[in-house]
Amino acid sequence: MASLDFSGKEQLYYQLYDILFQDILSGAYAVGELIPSESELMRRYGISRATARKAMEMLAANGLINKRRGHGSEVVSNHPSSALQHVKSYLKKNVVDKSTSEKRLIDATIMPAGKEIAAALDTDPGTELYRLRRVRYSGEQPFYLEMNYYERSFVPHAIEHDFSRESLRAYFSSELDVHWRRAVQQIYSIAADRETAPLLQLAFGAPLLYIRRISFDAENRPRECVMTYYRADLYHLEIELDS
Amino acid sequence: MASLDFSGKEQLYYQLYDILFQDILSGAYAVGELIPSESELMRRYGISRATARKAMEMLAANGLINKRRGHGSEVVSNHPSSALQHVKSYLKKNVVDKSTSEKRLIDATIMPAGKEIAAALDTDPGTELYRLRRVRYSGEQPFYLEMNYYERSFVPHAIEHDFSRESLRAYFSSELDVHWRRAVQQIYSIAADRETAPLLQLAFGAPLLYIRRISFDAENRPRECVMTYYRADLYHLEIELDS
DNA sequence: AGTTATTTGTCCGTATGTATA
DNA sequence: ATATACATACGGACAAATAAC
Repeated sequence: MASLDFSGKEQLYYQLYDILFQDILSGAYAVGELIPSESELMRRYGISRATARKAMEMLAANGLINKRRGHGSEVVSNHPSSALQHVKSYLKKNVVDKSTSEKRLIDATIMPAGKEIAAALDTDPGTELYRLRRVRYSGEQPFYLEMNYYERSFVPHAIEHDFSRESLRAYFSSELDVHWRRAVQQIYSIAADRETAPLLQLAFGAPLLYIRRISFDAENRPRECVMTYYRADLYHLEIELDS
Repeated sequence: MASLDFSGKEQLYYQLYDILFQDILSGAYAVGELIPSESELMRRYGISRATARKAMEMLAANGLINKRRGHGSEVVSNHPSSALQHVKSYLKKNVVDKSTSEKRLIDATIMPAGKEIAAALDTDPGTELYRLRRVRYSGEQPFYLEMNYYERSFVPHAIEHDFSRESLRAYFSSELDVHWRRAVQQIYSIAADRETAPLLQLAFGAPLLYIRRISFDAENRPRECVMTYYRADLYHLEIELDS
């Protein structure tokens, strides 16, 4: 078995990454199998945990393995992805703003699904939903209103979290291990209604950029519906298209 | 200044990542500036170096900062691209419409470039432009207003064509041999102004979906600027994001 | 040109928590 | 319950690149 060169010419984690990389491409570790654990690699190559981890994190970042806590690291691909993605879509502020911003919780409730959300989440009207309403502020200036909808059964312990302080992203990736596969966004221009206008400190009828996003998990099931109302004087959407 | 929650509910590195992420998006750290060093973050938040590093590595992985040994970590972007990269975008009608539609020419003029269009087409204010204004109708019902701008020198014989009947696309590909390489679209929600509203048979202040598209030719020079004002009650934009 | 302080890069050891089998 | 495996977080040490003096 190959051993590492400790002379310092090449980083240890990179040497190990390269060994594992080649072993996966050559089929020494087949797709579906587990590669050696971190502690096994420590013993085998005489390195520290951090070094073994870094090599494995690089493999995961390149999409070759899937790390699972308590289980191991499974080979999921034997051809590294090299595709360059040029197409981007992002929200842009119309004005520069130097102050820091924060999300404030309006409410977090359990409620029955209406017709629209039921259709979006591919469930039945009346199904219990978890709804989060938050407003992003910069100081006392409201920026946008965001409403997140999930099936209650999908986010069992969500009600116990304080998502005004905690990140939803972290909750999904760490606690629920959800990975989004695709999403559909619908972008509308609307006028602020009597309920939304005061929340954003706008006059009734002021223009809003309304974006509805439905996100699908790895099994292609709709899991999240987010409706965001952006103050049109502060935000626009930008899309870059490459041919 | 915000401090971290050490209760263990949310990972420290993620809390720090989120703080820095928001500070970059809000412009508290502007593009070109350096974010605080690892040791500064350790002091400021009372965390270890590994934790500060992990947060910064996430920012770098998302393309927001550029780390340079011996120098610091420079903000290079304030608009993170969505984790989902492949984008397909469609303009969709909100209502089904069975009747036939047609584009009617409002006017075709030569005019000097204003500041905005000059910047979009990377030319100087006052440059002679060819402007086409058309409205798509279905019967007597107007759907959207479209304004096309080109440098006059780029479309020498355009003024002799009747683009209410002839296709612009055909003119560019057959007569001018232009091939579009990429385009940037900006999507805004606006209220109809006093000039646009009557053209679309709307009340002043009615919401419009305003899309500005700048198209670049094979040499990556901006050649076309199209501004389209869609009646918000009739159109929305749909975007699919794939991983 | 050389020294020094700063900043990030690499690597080690250790401890504890959490998910899985 | 127990053992295994990965996740998070702490501490320390030295190296290499950069910039300022």
